[in-house]
Amino acid sequence: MADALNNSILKSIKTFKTIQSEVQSINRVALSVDCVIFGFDENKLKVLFIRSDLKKYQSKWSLLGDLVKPEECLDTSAYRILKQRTGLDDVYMEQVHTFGDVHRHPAGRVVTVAYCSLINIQHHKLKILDNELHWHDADSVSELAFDHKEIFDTCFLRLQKRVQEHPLGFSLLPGKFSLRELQNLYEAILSIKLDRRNFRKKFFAMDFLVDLNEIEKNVPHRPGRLYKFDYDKYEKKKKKWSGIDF
Amino acid sequence: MADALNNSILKSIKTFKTIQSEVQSINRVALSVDCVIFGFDENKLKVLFIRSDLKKYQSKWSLLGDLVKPEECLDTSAYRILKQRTGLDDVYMEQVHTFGDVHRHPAGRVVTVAYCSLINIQHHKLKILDNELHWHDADSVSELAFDHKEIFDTCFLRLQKRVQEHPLGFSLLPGKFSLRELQNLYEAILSIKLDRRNFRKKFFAMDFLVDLNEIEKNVPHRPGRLYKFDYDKYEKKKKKWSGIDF
DNA sequence: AATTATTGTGTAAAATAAACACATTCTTTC
DNA sequence: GAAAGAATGTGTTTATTTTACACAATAATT
Repeated sequence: MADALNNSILKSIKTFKTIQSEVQSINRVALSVDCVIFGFDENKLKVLFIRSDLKKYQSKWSLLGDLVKPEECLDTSAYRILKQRTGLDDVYMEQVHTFGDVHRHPAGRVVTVAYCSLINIQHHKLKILDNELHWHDADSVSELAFDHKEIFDTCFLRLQKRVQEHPLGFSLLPGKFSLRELQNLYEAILSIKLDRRNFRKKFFAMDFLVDLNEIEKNVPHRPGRLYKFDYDKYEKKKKKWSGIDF
Repeated sequence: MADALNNSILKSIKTFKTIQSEVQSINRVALSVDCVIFGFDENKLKVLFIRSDLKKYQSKWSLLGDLVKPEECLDTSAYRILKQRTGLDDVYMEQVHTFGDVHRHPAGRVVTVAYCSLINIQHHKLKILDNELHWHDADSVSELAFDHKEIFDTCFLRLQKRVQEHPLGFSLLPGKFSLRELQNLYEAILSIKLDRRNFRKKFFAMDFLVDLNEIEKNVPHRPGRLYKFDYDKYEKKKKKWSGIDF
């Protein structure tokens, strides 16, 4: 037993030559990136899917993804996909998890790195030109192609956790927003009701909202004040908090 | 501008044939798994490295890793590496992050999936037979081969965060442990001093420690009581907490 | 001018976390 | 075997954070 173990250890120690030949010839896999792109519209959390381009899965929606190019970093690849599909680039994006089950994809062994990104649906640069693309309600995503439902679930959970630790939510809102909109956003992401007064208190205490001295327009009731998120202030504060950032 | 964008979108929609040929021929990369294996010994957090097998990096230590085999899932691959190197399998293991910078590895394009695992250094099955392997102090890791320092840092930060949210620490301890040992562990991982009374209170309140009605042996002072971690109780509790689990 | 809907604000209670001291028990030393 | 040393084991008080909760002010609509 100990010998067998010892043996396998010795076997697993490889020379540079062995490694190089393995890297160059065998043991290669296709690598892709899949993006779970969230948006927020009409007080609902939305997620962008595309009609699957594989016949067998044609009735199903799938995530936006592509194979990673030989001279492309993972993050670069994710930004490329986002840019191609939405026209946006300066957005929040985070690598979430890598999925590599042997038979997860019908076209062969494809390992995929999942990214979560948050975009502002009202952004003037946003262009969803492809009519195969569609915004779905994030709280009622049913079956997706391949293992994309699992990937989506993982990213959604990650978003729910992240948003409680860091002020990411602003990425989903326009530059100017009311506190009601901000609260609606959090309620939508977390599927909970929040106390309005405590919510306001909390965000004011964090002290990275800037009062724009403007008020909402075209609302059928008393308009609220508009704020913007102060990234600089937040960055400064972040340093003071725990160095542990994820 | 809009046309160019539109164009790139159209170009990026691929047929099944295109995808299949890409998956099968071009656009492939070598994929590896690297394990950051933590242990706890003499009140210090330890991490297991191996002397790099690449000449250029021979003076440096590196993580334990290997290429993912064609018929192997990522988790499977990580467990295989751990088993080969340590003889252990039933351990805590978590995928942390995937590193895919184009030039991160000298042997070519190698994308690596980093795993963090926690083992009990005193485990009777543990066998570090390879004298190229060495336990290093986790708080003083200097230069490593390739981008392994970055990978280690990422995993270490993840561990520090996780250990504050979930009772992982027990994986690093023997089955029976005293509260002092448990506290030493947390202090080592987080590099902080904790109040002994509040620490005890907290863990007792969580209510998944089982008093074994035994006491420490061979300690040069009054021996403490021994406890074990009750996994079943923890699993039950976990469900009651937020469904958001990472 | 009255009604309606939502904004904006403060305080009290409850829960959680932090600070803190002394008696007890076993080991070692004299 | 008596005294000294060193760490265990325990409760209370204070500070901080979170939760619960009500009413006046403002703009839009009728």
